[in-house]
Amino acid sequence: MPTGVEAGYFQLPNDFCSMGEDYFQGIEFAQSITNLDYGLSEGLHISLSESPIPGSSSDANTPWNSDILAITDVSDCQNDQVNLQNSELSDICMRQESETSVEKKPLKFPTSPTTQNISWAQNIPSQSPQGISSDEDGGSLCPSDFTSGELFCGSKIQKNKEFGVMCQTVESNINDLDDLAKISNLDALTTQKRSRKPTRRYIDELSEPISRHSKKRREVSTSVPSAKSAVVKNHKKCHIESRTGISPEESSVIAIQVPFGSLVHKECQNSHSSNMVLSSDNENSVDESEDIWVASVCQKKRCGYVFAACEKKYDDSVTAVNQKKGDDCVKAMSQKKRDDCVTAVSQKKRDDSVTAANLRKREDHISSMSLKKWDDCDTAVSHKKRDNHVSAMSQKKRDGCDSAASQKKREGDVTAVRQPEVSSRRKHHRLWTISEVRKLIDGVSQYGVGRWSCIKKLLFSTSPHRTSVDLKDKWRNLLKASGIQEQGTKQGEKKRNLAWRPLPKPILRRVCELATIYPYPNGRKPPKIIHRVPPDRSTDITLSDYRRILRSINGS
DNA sequence: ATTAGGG
DNA sequence: CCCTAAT
Repeated sequence: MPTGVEAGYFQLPNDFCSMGEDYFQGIEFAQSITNLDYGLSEGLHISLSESPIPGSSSDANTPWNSDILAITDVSDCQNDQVNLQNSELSDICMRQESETSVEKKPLKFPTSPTTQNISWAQNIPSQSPQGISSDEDGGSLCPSDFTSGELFCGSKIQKNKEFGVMCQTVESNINDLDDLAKISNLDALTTQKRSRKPTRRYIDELSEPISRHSKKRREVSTSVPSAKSAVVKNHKKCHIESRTGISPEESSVIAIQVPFGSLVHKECQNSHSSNMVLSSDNENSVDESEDIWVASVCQKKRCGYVFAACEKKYDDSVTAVNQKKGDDCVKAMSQKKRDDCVTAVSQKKRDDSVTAANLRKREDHISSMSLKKWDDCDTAVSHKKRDNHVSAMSQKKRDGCDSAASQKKREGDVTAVRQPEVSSRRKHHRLWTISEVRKLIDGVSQYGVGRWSCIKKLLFSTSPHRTSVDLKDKWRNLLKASGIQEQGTKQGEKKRNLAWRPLPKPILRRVCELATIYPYPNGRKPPKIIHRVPPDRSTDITLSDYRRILRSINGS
């Protein structure tokens, strides 16, 4: 039975997460949920075949499932992970409610579905306490304990154990429908730690670090951009996104630029070895050491959190971690990491870093990786100033290492140290959003190229972080991206740009148009080339000089 | 202070 | 984005 149960149990999350985006849309989504229900139901049914309750075939599911469909508002959840999760939650809660109502009528209520629902619902980590409470049925069925469910820290072992317990409970009490609600409540207490969310990926990361490590790495770098991977993300991220008003379009662009997880890793890794030294004298540490220190801190912290969460049960610790890390760090971090890493990645070789990273401490990295993953997916919203913290080091290195987490950490842990830090020269890397690009284009079309300060004043007055130089740089990059400029080189570069810059075609087109109208000023190159004079004195020069002299002599 | 350009 | 030279 345990085996069967386990299979059934894990089947759900996996399937769910492997579903295509189309599942998140409207009826299809709902139906998919229903299908999932069936799937799980079947699995449970098999494993619980000995259950005293006769049962309940899948057709019994249909009624309340459709009710759920009607109740759950999927329309505003499309493409929104958070909402999606919320809808799931509400879905779950609704189901429980309906169950409750049904339970009142002692008729043969589908056993399997009930069991499944309970287990599933309890396995679903609460995304938002408010949502739960709102959907709660008298507070009995959707315990606020949901909130303590952790997305990523679910450990397989724990789950299995708890699941077993739950099954037992359900089985023994399944006959008493009145008690069912209570049971579910109690079960919630014992099983609340279980999270439904952990996809295979996360489970793998946590439970099978070594074997999957290398593969994982790849996955991180490649899959992050996809919406699917974001499914597991917590709602906070989404909140952030919505808060900033980033359109789907923009966010998609952002997401596309995310692939870099491995790099961060590597960076942290490199620095990891020397973190001890740094901690001792980071005060006067050089830039490099500073950076290293940051990285080490980041790594330590994150790993610590993750492991703690996993080992200690999610209850308080996890919740705390979630809120703390999630709220502050994820926001701040994700941005940082992403931004930095994107830059770094673009400049470095991902493959190398991946390999290097793989060869080193796996456990630590894996855990941090999982964190990274969500972070990566996060949108750029919170803008932490890293200026003060970063010191001069090779930019690349810094980019990779200076993750937001570390920064956060630093603030908390090393206040004293942090202060003294001097100017970091690189300001926080903020991805350009589509809207910003549009504004820039508008500005250029309006005022022409080169009047960056003007454009900045008139169109970017609300974004203090975009300087006129930034506008100029961005315009240059846009030109490159549009393929108008830099004909001189190399398709390789061009290709890379295309790969990394999925800018909407209309925008690129506009850039092209504007580029033709306002040719970007570049009149200084010739001088430079001319400037190149052969300093080398060879016989040629001597010869020419000689001839000239001869000529002059002849002429005279 | 701005701009242009190289990195 | 950073840095610097040229205006």
